[in-house]
Amino acid sequence: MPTSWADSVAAADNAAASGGNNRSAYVPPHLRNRQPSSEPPVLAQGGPSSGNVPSGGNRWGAPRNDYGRSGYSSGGGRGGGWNNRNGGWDRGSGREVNPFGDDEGATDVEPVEQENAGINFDAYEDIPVETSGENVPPPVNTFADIDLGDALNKNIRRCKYVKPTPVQRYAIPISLANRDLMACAQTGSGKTAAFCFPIISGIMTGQFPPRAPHMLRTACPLALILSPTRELSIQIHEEARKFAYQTGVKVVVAYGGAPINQQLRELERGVDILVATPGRLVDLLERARVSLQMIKYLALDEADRMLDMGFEPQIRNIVQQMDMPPPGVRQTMLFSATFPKEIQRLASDFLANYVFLAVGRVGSSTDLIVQRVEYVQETDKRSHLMDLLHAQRANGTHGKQALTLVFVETKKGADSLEYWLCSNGFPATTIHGDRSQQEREQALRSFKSGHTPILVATDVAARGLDIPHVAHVVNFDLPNDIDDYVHRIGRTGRAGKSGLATAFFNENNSSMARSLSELMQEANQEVPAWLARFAARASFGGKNRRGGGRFGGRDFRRDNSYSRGGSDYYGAGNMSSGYGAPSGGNGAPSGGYGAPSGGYGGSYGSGVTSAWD
DNA sequence: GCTAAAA
Repeated sequence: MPTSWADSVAAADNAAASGGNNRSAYVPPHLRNRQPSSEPPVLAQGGPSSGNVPSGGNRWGAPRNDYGRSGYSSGGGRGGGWNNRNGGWDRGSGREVNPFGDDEGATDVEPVEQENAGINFDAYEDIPVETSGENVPPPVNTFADIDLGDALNKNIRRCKYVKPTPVQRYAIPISLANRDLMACAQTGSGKTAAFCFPIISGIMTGQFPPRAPHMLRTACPLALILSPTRELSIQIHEEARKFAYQTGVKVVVAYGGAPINQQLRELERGVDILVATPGRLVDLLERARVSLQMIKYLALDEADRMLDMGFEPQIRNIVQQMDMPPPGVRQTMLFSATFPKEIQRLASDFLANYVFLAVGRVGSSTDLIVQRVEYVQETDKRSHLMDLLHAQRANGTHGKQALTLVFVETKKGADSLEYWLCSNGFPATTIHGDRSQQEREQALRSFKSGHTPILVATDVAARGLDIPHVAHVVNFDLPNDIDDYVHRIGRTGRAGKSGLATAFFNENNSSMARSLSELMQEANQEVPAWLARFAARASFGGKNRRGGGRFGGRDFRRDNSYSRGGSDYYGAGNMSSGYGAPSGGNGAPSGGYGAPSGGYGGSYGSGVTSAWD
């Protein structure tokens, strides 16, 4: 049984080797030759957790192995003797709309997009993976290696998922072991399923009190999934409904800009998993129509966005000021393609003894996306865009219309570009925060269907949205943050398919030159000579490319232990508190990142980011 | 300063 990080990697190696994919347990150079031998086995806290990923055989409804749970035994909320929450799980399933729209008495026969399911797994070979934390559960190679239960497995087959994507191979066992998780995985790699499967499975097999009677107007979900935009919440809800079909697990979505009454009615009918945007959730909490006291699972999608300046106070309010159980009692999972260190530091407030997971291609932005940068003066952008669109039209593809997503900086700019495109004969629509929710959803539908194959968008569409057939992402205005660039171009090249991203660059973007050219280099993209000159000239623009550069992110806890006595980037006092110190204080990487609760006292703060900027 | 998120 693995007792350290290094052992877990070894276990992963074996598992991978036996599965025929001997590159997936790639150990990056900076992690090789770490000797775990000086580490005492760290079993006191974690308990005999990681080795016991169930090997199938458990029937649905049979109690799952108690792997990894002992570490949380103090938590309560796990009281035995409750009725199974889903005791009457076939109640109402006759009325449940078939989200697949296929067989089995579907009342909703709208054909479903199957292209998503055709995941190109060849694109996922040879992917570097980094994990850290105590007793990291080993990855699995197939869905059959995990005991998710018959109902969930059936839905996985309905989704045409043949085998788990890399992030799913690693994240699902970690999550099934009831461990907190900070996961970094490239755009379009299947993160939603990675947190939904364990949540649904956990709710099905867990011993939870029955859903409150309909009379009670306060809904008490067991799981909360937060996301930064309404459309992303809608999308997560749609996916989660497929995964939860006929499992008895009820998924409800709540977001702003739409009438609240229908959402209230849905909540009254019972909810196990609530998918929400922060503003509407706060509203529901204030009205006492939702209580978080039963929350067992908390997932933040696009977690770095959720914890940046604009969102952080609201999230802190929801997670820390309401009635949600604390870290260690609930299970918390944070997912994103990007995870800046300063955000990791904030995020660790919400986590207990968590596993850090980074899964991604070298360079973190997938090299399935061909990235181009063109020097275009502000005044020439429109005609240049028109040239691109003309060329694309000339190359006309058969079958599905190729879609082009154009990102701009401002809402007004989006409107005016849309108007200009339309008046020049290009069928375009736009999505941004000044449009009504109806208009936003209509625009997205029209774009997805190919009816309006050009979508002009602000950053509202930058993250998470899974839009099949986006062939081209144009950064008409570059963002001011390289991470936003990564998310934007990630709207193409999804599910292992290729895509093209073109950026318009001029003097106004000089602060991005360095990070952009570094990112492109890491993704094996051709960097134009003029951009390299810009990058060399740029003084301190942009943000430092993350840590080792090989991953979309690195566990900031590692940096703490390795940063030359800990005084170069952070205050020395900060280093040894909370997460910083490995158990021996000798910089050994394995184990010992433990016991986060307390110990922080807000000791990080002002001075921390300055080293980067 | 921009974007997002409750009316």
